[in-house]
Amino acid sequence: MTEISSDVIRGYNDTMILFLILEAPSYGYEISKQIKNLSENKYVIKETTLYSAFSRMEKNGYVESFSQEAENSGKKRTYYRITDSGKNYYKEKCEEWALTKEVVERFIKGH
Amino acid sequence: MTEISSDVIRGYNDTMILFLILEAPSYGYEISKQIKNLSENKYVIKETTLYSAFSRMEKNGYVESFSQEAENSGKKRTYYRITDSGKNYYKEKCEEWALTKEVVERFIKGH
DNA sequence: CTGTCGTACTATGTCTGTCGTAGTAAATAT
DNA sequence: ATATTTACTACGACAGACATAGTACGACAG
Repeated sequence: MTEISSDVIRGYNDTMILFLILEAPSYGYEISKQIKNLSENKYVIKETTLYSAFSRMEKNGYVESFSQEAENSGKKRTYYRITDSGKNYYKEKCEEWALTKEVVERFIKGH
Repeated sequence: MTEISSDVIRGYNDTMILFLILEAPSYGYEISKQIKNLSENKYVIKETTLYSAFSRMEKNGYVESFSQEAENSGKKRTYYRITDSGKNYYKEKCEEWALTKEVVERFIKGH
């Protein structure tokens, strides 16, 4: 069975993460589980990839982080909230995806 | 207008190149023009990216190179021919694309 | 009460593919 | 005669993904 290689999906890691915080802030561990679930185990993002994506996106102003204790336990988590700039970036990536799909499929057989 | 960034298409450079030599061998300059044309100027592969893809794929056994003079002029070109292993790799990439598309689109809005 | 598992990260260094820049050289167009 | 197109090669830089390792806290089983 074919698996998704990271080189293929690499351009969409940021987009996938942003999608998952569009409605409400979230944090690393949760995001990684959601990516795994939403993709039906076809794609599992590596921890280091995920956290470095967060810090890169924060540097670029696409997300903002804040610390908050978990509801049940007193454990602290770093939550990330999408900014307006991040929403804009996400939107652009969605448009780019449509274009990319169109282009790539001209080079794919059995389509 | 949105342009395709190399980070997005990066996982498909090799696949696109292989597609263009499925039927007959070709060479760098020709391939680059074909990618530009087939994508309607939406994606232009960089020379260095293209030639390093060739040498990587040759090392991996996906293509074989041979030198040949151009029909009209006496100029020499390096042609690349796809191997059976390359055809197989291409086929796998096509299957992977279907999967990737499915997964990515779950994270894309307005779809 | 001890150890393992799940949660929630951080740090560091390596690797790969892309890219910027530059240079070569022959053929063709102006 | 000169500029542009064709057809590459060499080299170094960089960014994102990854492997590996380590920290720390809570829950839960034996």
